[in-house]
Amino acid sequence: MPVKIASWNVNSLNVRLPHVIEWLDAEKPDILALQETKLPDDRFPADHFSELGYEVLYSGQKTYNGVAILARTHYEIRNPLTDIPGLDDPQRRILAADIGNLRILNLYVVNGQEVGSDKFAYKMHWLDKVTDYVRSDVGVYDYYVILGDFNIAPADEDVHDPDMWRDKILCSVQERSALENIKSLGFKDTFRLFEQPDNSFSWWDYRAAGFRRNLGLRIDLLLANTALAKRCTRAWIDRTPRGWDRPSDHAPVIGEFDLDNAMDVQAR
DNA sequence: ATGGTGGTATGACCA
Repeated sequence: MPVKIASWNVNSLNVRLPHVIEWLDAEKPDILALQETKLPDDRFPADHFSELGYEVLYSGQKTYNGVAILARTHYEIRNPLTDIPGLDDPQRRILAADIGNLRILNLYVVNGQEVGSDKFAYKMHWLDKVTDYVRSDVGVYDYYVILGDFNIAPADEDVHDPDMWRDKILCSVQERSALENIKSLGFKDTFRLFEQPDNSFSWWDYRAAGFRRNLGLRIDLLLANTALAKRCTRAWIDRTPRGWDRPSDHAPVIGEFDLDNAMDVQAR
């Protein structure tokens, strides 16, 4: 069996817990990274996930942000990290951990609101510090995955209307360049390792019937370092939960990896 | 159409 790794911005785990439980039961990922849990740690529903056979790690706050990692309990989660050097940030957007000889870095990248705004400057600074951290960390591990809501559409093919979105937030040259800086450290966008349908997106605005009309962006990514990318056997976006009642505005993104031996060595 | 929806919290924010 391959190892299945997924990422999903749930836009409030409080509201979306039934969706996450149903999706875990259907897809049975080995590892699931969540973003926008919007829950302080003392309200994280860890018991619900342990009942389903998942160990959890979380870094949350009230109202905004919040990230978590779920991993099947036969894997041991080690070396958790919530803050990186040079970024003194109360916003809970970063969660890293080791599973076996795999490093997982779960990111809820800053949205940025509008190119040129204060929040955009924060986004670019935040990305710069995360890139520095990855540069310092990537050589330590055999396998390294960076996944999450990047709030950046890598290229025009990831945008439903590239001309309308040209140089807008999530699509600007500066943001795409920052993503390239991360990828230049040796990472592949696993989704693009395979032939994919045109107009494949992971986020659709709640407004203007974005999902029904497939007016979306692909901003949720699963980046794998070269060694891990070589073991990637499949990558896709599961649009199903986006069609459920009261959905998140994001769909889960998933990668499958031929990692059995690498993970088994370290599994407890 | 310069809006629209949704979550949090119950005011405006954030997306």
